[in-house]
Amino acid sequence: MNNEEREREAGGRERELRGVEARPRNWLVPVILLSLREWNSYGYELMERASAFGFEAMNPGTLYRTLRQMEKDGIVESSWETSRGGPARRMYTITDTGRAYLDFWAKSLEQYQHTMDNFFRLYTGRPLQDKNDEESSE
Amino acid sequence: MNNEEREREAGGRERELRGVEARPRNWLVPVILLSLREWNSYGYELMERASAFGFEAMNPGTLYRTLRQMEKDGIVESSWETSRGGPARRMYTITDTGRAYLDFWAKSLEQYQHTMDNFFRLYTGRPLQDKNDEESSE
DNA sequence: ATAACCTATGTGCATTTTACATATATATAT
DNA sequence: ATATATATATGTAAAATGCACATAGGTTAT
Repeated sequence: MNNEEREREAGGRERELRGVEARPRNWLVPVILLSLREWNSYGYELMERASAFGFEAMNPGTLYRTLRQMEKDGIVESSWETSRGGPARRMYTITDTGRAYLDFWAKSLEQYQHTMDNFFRLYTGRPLQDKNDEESSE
Repeated sequence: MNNEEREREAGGRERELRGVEARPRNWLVPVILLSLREWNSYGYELMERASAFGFEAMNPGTLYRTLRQMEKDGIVESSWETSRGGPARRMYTITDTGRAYLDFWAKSLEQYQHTMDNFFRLYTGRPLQDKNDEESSE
């Protein structure tokens, strides 16, 4: 094996840079839970509310699929509402498990905010104590 | 209690609840860039540094593959270091594109922090935007 | 009436991201 | 020689995401 030759494998650079959007994983789930904790709602309405949390150009499929999965997970419940004009709506309610889940999420989010604070502290140039600097910049 | 019974009760959820960890997508990329901006480094060392940012039980494969992808994207460069004892290290350096990318990430992250602030404002019970409310008890 | 449109929910599929297991190679200690 | 620590990498599957498309009830204009 020749290690130095493998260095050439790194060609083909300058692709399009991938998504630089800072958005947490499963961010949609806590946003839906938070909305449902305020009042019961349905997909089409929740979609509009979610746009306030970074889902401005949300695809309906994503939301509806997420809602069905959340019901399977037991954090929301649903029932059809047909008592009014227009297409039937699947009305969602948050469960006790869902409230606990939301609380857990909030704690995790709080923790993560501290991690991001660390990131910014390093980014803006105020180092938290660490090992020796190779450039020895005084 | 009977866990199985409770799961049936919850509407037939077959799966565990999905990750409740608050962590943005591609979080590893800016963390690596930030580390490399301080000093050049290599995978094995970067893995240890990344643990301070929520990657405590990181799988090596994830990191190394991310690094190679980052090089393809042109935000880092690498070369083998064989001048010392032990296995060869692929030393990474941040590029100018990488610095710009990091700056862009930081801006996005800042924006995201505001979104999370909104989330917490709703979560803790205080209203989001002003819709002529004056019960803001501070 | 019917066509066009808005509301409302949903599936299919490909891509991207992530997780986990496994493989390879070099040096050092025993 | 074998075990261990260091160091990098691939193979595969699961999960998350994005985009396109499908279905259907009701309202409005023609």
